Amino acid sequence: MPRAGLAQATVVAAGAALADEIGFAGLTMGLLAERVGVKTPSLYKHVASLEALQRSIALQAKRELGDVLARAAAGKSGPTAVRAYADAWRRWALDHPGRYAATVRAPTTDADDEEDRRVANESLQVMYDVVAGFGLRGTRALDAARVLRSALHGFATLESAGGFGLPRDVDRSFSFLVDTLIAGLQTDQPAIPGDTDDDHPIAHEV
Amino acid sequence: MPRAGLAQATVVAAGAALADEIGFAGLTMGLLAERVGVKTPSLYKHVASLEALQRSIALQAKRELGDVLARAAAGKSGPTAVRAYADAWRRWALDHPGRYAATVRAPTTDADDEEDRRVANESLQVMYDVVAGFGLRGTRALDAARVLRSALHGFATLESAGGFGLPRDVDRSFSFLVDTLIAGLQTDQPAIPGDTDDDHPIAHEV
DNA sequence: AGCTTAAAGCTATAGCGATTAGCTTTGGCG
DNA sequence: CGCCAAAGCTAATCGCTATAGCTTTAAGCT
Repeated sequence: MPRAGLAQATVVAAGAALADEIGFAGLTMGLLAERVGVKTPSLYKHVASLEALQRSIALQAKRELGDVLARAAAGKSGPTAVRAYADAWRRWALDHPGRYAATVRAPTTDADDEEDRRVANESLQVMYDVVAGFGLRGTRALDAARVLRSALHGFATLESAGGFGLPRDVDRSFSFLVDTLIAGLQTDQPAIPGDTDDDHPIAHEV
Repeated sequence: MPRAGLAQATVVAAGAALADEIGFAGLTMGLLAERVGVKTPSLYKHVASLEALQRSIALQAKRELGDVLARAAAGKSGPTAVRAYADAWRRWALDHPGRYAATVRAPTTDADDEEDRRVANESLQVMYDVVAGFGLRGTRALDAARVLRSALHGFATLESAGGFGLPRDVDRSFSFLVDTLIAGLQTDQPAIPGDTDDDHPIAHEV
């Protein structure tokens, strides 16, 4: 029998593509094996387990989304940057529902934890740069990054899960969301005792 | 052998409690059976399937959360109402992670779809009332409700999944989120052609 | 060209979780 | 005090993860 010519990267990529089609939760070793033209147990020559496969897909997805977001925000600042960043986020989530779902998995305490953290940090840097356009620094920037992430993540999750009933108006609702965030971030908020103005005083993980 | 004295409601309640302890995704018929002191197949005398059990838990959870939110916002308006509503949302999600995860499941096209829709509509009404305090009506109210839901849902999901790295500051970040939303909703935004000012022109599902 | 050998596949198998079939026991009710 | 539907149970099936152990491919070396 001729070799299928698989490699770890091929399997992970196929898994990501399949997850986008049938949903991250519906991904099984059997379906993926069939997809790449091999019997189920053969997949274990390339990935350690379903769990490991899912982690690899998640890591790759985080990398891809991070790149897309960085490119979208490059060369822009303030509201323009936020809008571009937000649009790119939403589009990517809609275009890659399986991968997007994968990015939510909490980081494990495993080996590639390191790489995971690195990727997360890079994404975080981009987010910091975006909110920096509103004059936010230090812990305020952290808060703002969490605000941005929460809002975009919530919207993306609900939309891609079909949580909104009326597809027709979702575009405008998203614009409204982004405008609301921009307006809110532009409004001066009272400083809270304990706030710092240091740049990035806090490590990874928004 | 003495009867365990189960009823559909008992099983669903036990399932919800178990889901809160071990996670909605980790809920199995076997674990639930053990919990209620019965062998696995016996559960099928009370619930049609795991899928049905999950839907029942989701429905009950939506009802509970909706009640909590309605109570929290009762008698308040404007920013005060939003803060109370948001705090109640976050607290409930943190206190009932399994149930909260259950509420995300997309509504099915089944029999209790009806009941599901009714519960969703009641919750929507409360949300409309909350944003009405900002003078938003019609499609703008729909957009605002989606904004609120997305932001709160995103934050709750990330926090309860351990997505934020630094527990110490999460309280303040949440305040910042709510303040940002309030500030954003208070800022006048240009009307978009096609907006209506009718009250609730659109049915269920935010 | 032919040999060696690690990698890549495969079949067989174990084990777990959902679900169904069919038998048994319980306990409310006439 | 016996009837019978509901509630439990055991046995068995099916799909999915994972492991063990055998076979074949093909790359590299001579």
